Amino acid sequence: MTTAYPSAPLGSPENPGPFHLATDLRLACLRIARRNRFESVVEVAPHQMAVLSRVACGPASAGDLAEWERVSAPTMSRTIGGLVEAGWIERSADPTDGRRVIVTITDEGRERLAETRRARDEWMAARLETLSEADLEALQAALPVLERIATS
Amino acid sequence: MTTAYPSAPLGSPENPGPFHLATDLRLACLRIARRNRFESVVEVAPHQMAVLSRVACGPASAGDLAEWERVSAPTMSRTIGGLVEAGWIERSADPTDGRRVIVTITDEGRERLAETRRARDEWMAARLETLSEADLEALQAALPVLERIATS
DNA sequence: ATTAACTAATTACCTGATGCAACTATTCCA
DNA sequence: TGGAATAGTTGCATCAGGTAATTAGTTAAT
Repeated sequence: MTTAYPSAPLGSPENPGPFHLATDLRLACLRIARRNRFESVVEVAPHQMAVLSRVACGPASAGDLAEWERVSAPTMSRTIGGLVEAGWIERSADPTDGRRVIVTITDEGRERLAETRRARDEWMAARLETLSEADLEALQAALPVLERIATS
Repeated sequence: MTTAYPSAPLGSPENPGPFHLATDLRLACLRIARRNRFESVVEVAPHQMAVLSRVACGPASAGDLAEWERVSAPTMSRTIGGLVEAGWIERSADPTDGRRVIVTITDEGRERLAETRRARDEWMAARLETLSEADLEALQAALPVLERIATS
């Protein structure tokens, strides 16, 4: 490792136009998400984590999960298979529709999910600890806006 | 699609303890990054995009890129191969060390990168357009803090 | 009531990204 | 100068992803 990287171009001179805030915010979120994923030690694969999170909100059918996660039905079927094999979720038949498969989280799955979230929260909490009170207030104020962007 | 999902648990009752802000901020960034990736139409694969972005900051060796992207040397070698084949980067020998390969972005690569960034910026800009002046100011104020978290 | 059309999930098969191990070429150092 | 270390590539296996085909169950039309 000898070559030094300049940091990627954020806003200002290299990126004029109406996109300053959009670009910078997008990149900041991307990098935070990326580092959080890379730097928290986690044994659950991202696609498994996504499904586990959804199922933790309540039982769901395989098709619903596929739609939410934007993957094909076969892919979701296999992801579910892996999570079942790990003991983190359970398959059961839908009593009102024999074609459908209802997926439910297990206690073990809940535990693993909590562990994983804790690891990732700890990464973020460690970052927050280095910030001033004013910085934290700025984040706190922006948070509802970020959540609206995330879910709009 | 029949089963309705409750939104995933953010902060408050279900997640007590010292992690409120860390959890919520982490999830918001994760979801924004995720939606941005899914919902902007882009022909460049994520791992290619990452490398292209780095190389746009200046020439780099394969090993440097592997380290930055946290990927093995063979994987980076193949990613570089794909980008070279697409005409977006070029390989050249390091004049000071015959073992090393220096990767440089091409004009075509720069163009493709700009297009991709534009698509993603547009997604974010569309979100920002729905916000109030006060919301935008809150984001603007939080941005430097987010960038510090992203790069700390 | 029976059959045709549709839907949900899975299986089969292929592609592509990844890592480890092995290999080649080059450089460094003793 | 020759052995150790380093940079990159190739071989092989693994795993997530997609499309096509299959199976099982539901709905609708006659």
